[in-house]
Amino acid sequence: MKKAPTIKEIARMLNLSISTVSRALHNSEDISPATTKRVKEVADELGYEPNQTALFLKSGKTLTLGVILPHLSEAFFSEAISGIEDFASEHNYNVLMGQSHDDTEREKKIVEAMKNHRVDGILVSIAKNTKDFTHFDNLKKYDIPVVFFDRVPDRKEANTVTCKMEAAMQEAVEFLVKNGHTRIAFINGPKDLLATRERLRGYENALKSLHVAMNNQFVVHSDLSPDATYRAMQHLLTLKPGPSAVIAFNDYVALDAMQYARKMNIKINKDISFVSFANLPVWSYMENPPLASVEQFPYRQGQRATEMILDILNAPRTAKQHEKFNKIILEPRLFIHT
Amino acid sequence: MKKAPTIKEIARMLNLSISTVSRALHNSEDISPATTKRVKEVADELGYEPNQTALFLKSGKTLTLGVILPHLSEAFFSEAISGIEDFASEHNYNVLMGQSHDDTEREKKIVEAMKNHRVDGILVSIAKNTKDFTHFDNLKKYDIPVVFFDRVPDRKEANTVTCKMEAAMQEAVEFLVKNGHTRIAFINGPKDLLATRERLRGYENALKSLHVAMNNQFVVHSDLSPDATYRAMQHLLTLKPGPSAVIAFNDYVALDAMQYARKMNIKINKDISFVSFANLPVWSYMENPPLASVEQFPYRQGQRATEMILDILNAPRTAKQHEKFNKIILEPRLFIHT
DNA sequence: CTGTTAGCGCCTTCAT
DNA sequence: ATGAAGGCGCTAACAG
Repeated sequence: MKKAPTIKEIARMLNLSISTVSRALHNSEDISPATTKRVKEVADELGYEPNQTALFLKSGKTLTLGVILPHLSEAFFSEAISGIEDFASEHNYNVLMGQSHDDTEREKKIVEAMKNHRVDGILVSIAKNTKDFTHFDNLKKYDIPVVFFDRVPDRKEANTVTCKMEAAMQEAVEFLVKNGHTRIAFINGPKDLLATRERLRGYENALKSLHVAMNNQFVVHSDLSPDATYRAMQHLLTLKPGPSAVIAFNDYVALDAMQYARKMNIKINKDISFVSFANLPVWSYMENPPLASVEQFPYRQGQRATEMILDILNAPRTAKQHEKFNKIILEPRLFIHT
Repeated sequence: MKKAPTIKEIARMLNLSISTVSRALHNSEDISPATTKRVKEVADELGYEPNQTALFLKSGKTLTLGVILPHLSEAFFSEAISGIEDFASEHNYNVLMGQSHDDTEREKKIVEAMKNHRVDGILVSIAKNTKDFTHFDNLKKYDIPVVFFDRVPDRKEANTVTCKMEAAMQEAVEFLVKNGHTRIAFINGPKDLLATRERLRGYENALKSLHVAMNNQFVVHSDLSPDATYRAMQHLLTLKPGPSAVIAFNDYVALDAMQYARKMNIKINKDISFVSFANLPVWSYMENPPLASVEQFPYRQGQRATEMILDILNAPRTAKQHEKFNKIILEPRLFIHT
């Protein structure tokens, strides 16, 4: 009762050889229907299931994907996981989870653990301070492909799934300008992130193309912590004239910024309008959500990233050796909250 | 380059036997420091890492826990995962994720997949319609323990981690009564869930002990979908006199109920006060959160459940055979939003 | 100190 | 139509 049944036991019980049992279970042509039937009956009775770990060892494949994210409990990422898990399980892959807590050292440890576990591939959104990618590069030795999504390294040698953030930022700025805003502040994210640079570029380009003067004072940074966002907001509020609109790096920054503004008795979307990135599902429940959010489709990003890595895994070896890097760039969408 | 290095290669390169290499890597006493050093150097050079799948096969343990949840993207569950992952990784366990989408059939498939994967143990919050537990009971044959948390089966033969919901409900009702409410409605959850029955019992007991008359019309149900919650709320609003307070089964039900109320021009916490269960992190950002929420500490529940399963795994076999069932009941806390 | 061997569960030639 | 044997990577007796 206490030990999982094996083909060996089945073989012994029926006085057959292990290989006969194995073949019978695989419906091999050259086993008599009679024995096949007997074998299957006993297998059912014992509740036999093949031991994957044995198959893993033999095949060198684990049918498992590793997923490394900064925080599993953040809505954006948990949506992404959901997409990953759905797509993976449809294709009979399992999903191993790890959270880096935005700490590069933990990220390295997780990569190590997943390497030892011999996952077939790894999906990752990098920690916000990760600048060195050797822990990912080392996976090549183990023939474990990596696909980055959302938070991706800023370099060509990487498989990535991202949203076209520059364009989205342009849309966001245009939206605000069309609504009469010219003093548009921007609380950007940690300077290391590619996403931060992209958004800034989009912000600058949009203002330029719309002939709106850019004020460097209006661009501030947050490391995404509430405190940093409060400080950023505080700074913006000292300016005169202050901004009439604020674009936030993401929804959490927007939440913190709006909260701070409320404390300062500023009327959300009256005194200062807000636009954010990511589009949390809770916005629909809030009385005063941002005017608009750039929807980044985390579920789809997760799906596409999974699709990409399965493609890589199923591609013929030659393709892998060529080290071509795949890039998928999704079109985000400005979602106007009504 | 394309294949992970093995001790075999290292052995060949140094003209040593496989076992010598193995022992050297494990700092065995009886290997000369010299050889140990040589072996480790080569291992480092090759970037050798032991193949866990081989160890799994040998030891029969995978150092992997399976986690099955209704929805990975729901805040409550993603918090729980976070707690699980943190605790598990501290103890060198990996976490395999699966989401049932609240569908018993998918739940069964995931159990099957995890069984084949030979996870060492499984943590589950069951799908809302799951009434039959044979797919979990079958795991006994494979000696895979199961710990249920939050959404647990209503029977003695199960390891569970839960919150003492009856008591929490009493606190919630008392809170409302102290604030002058006597017409307290309750939007309860799906009737199959143990949590639903527990909350109802707490509700009834509280009213009784506080000598507040109970009105059966005030108790309605939602299957947790927005539509069902709207209908429940709609029904409550037809009553005269209507409720002055509403207790919602969980935060999502509260969100939907409050949204519906707002649409009907009801002032939240003025015309009707709300109290909910779970305490989503977003409440702190909302202008009109419920007056209070019963905090269920999902992160801690996840942690405790993980702790419990690791205890079971590390317990001597005899203890397992006795089939004692562990129960942890956490004390929830009524969190008053200020 | 180091090598040889068997075996974890399964699949897969190669024999019979 | 079935059996025997080898091997996936590693550990752990058992020999020297």
